[in-house]
Amino acid sequence: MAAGDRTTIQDVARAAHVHASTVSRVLNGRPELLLKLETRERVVAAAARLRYRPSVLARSLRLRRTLTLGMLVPDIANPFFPPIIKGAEDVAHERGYTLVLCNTADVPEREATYLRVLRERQVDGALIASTRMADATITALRADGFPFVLVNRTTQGTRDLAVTVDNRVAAGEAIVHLADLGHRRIAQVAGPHTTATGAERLAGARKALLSRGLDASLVVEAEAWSEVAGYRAARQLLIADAPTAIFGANDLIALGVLRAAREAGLRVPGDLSVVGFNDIGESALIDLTTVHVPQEEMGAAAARLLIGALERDPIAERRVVLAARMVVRGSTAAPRLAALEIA
Amino acid sequence: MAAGDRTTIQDVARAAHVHASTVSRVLNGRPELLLKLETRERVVAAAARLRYRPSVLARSLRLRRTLTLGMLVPDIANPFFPPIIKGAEDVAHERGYTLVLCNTADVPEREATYLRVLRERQVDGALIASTRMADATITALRADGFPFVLVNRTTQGTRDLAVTVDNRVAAGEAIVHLADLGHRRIAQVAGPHTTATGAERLAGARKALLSRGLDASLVVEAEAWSEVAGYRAARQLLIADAPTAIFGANDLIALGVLRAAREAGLRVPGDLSVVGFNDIGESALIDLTTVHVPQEEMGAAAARLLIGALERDPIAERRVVLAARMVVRGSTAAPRLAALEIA
DNA sequence: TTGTACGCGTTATCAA
DNA sequence: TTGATAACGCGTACAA
Repeated sequence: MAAGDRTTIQDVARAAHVHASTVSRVLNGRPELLLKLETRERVVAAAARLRYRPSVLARSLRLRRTLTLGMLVPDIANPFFPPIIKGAEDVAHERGYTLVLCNTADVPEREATYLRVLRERQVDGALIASTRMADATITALRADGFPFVLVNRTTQGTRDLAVTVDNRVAAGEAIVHLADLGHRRIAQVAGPHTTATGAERLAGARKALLSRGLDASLVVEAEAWSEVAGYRAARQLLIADAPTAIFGANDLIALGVLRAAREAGLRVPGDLSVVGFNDIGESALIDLTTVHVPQEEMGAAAARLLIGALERDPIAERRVVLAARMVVRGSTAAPRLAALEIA
Repeated sequence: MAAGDRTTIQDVARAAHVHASTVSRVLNGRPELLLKLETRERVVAAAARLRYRPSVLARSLRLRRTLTLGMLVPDIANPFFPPIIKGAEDVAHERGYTLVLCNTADVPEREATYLRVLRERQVDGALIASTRMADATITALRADGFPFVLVNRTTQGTRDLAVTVDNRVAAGEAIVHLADLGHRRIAQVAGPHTTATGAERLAGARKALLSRGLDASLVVEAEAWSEVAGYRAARQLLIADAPTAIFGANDLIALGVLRAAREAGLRVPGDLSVVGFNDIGESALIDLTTVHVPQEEMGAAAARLLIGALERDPIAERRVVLAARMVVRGSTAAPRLAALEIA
């Protein structure tokens, strides 16, 4: 059945002694489509007997829609994304859609290639979870009228569909948590400033620091949202005059911070408190305090938003902002007195 | 461009003052297809100007192949799979294929649905990483001549294409490692016996235990390949007469063992040594000794095998067995004397 | 060297 | 209530 010997609608038509169009009507038409019961039964029986499977290809060609969604992520192996994909996949499957997975590796060229592939394949729309994708690329999509939903990122001054959390508020809460513990020297390992998410978390944290009368200038920017980048950045922070607490702009970065701290002989949370962002699976394992982001829900909401836009005419909402709440674990605690005195 | 206003090959033909078939030849034909250079240029220019994107749909319908692969995994959120998917996706992308992701949630019904969907979509083949999928289902695929490659699992007595590691040997090495440390009471939390992988690891471990003259009957089977299942099983093991070492059939199970040990007040590796299998990302973080399985390579190899089978006539190899090697970390160490004495 | 004609498998529309 | 026809967009054998 994989090769040329497909059973087509013609075969069924022949077997049921009707015309192909009748078969199509029986199989897809509204139930109240005025068909003689006997004909209907004959067709259904023939289809079952021949194990007829309609060709989605031919149907899509005719219907001008593929019931297929593209899902662009920068890196499937990054633990932040699988739950998002899962949520999206669940909803898509439930609504009869299929997901084409695109791992962009955060390489602009590859993003472009994939966008082209997706459109050649005439996917009905795309879920874009690439933080890095240039606004220009997205602008082009928008201009072409290609339906898409942004996941965990936004674009400046547009009405693009998007599902996010309130990064500013959540980052602020992370800072407040540390400040409440008594920390005075709180540093940040920020995400790449080229990403909307990075900028937002930085801004939120900064605002919270200032409102507490704390120094908001202890910032090193990680060059990527990765453990390695977090590690490198943290090393710059953990030299002389080290902070007593560090807010990592995401959990991977925080993991890098923890590694740097370990290498520097610092005890967490004894000498240093660390907070992350996202609450990926690893965080619970290593007892990292972080901001919980409902990843699966995020993916599901994005898929719902996209499918809704594809199937309904009036779009219900343009932006979904999910709640993010702090999860306090062992990586944060009151700083030691000695550390405080330094400050 | 998302909606009806697609540029078709006809548009290009008109613009270049040639027939559509000529456009097709220029764009896809072998270079040595005898075409006047000037015509060729005119067509290429027109195509570029109109931003022509061939319809993969129409092409697939005509060519009877979609350059699409199905990828079935039981759970994307299980950290074992993302690297596999990534490896597969990389190779697929490189060779012009697209990956359709299917999360079966280990539900037989959903597997069946997906298999149907994949065939209606006429994917050229599938990568099957569902451990649980019944051999019967697979037999049906084989009977239909549908191309597929098994990933990290095999089927009994068939010549199905598969990429695996040698579970027996690797599980044996894990046991030997523990025995060499001096452990005498080594228990197993085995994977579900309904899975080939589970059976193989159990057999390999058992053999190694016996060859060392050790008791091979300390086995509890986890009802799934999950942390929770590992935790539940371990609780049965950690009562009276507890073992000094436990081999978990995969890392998630081992994670569950660790949690159970923590709850039981046991120190790892002081009171209990633990070994896992797979070396998922989490393992390094929590210092788990385990058997490294090259997941990304596994996915890549599977994709290569499948694409090879699809594109070449003679199949190069039917089974690829990747090397798995032990990674010794902090979760194993010589047992305390007291523990040995009990045994 | 290029054009003609046809078919891939569906479904919508019109006619009967 | 059902059949015939056309069209979705493309590739290719054959003709010119």
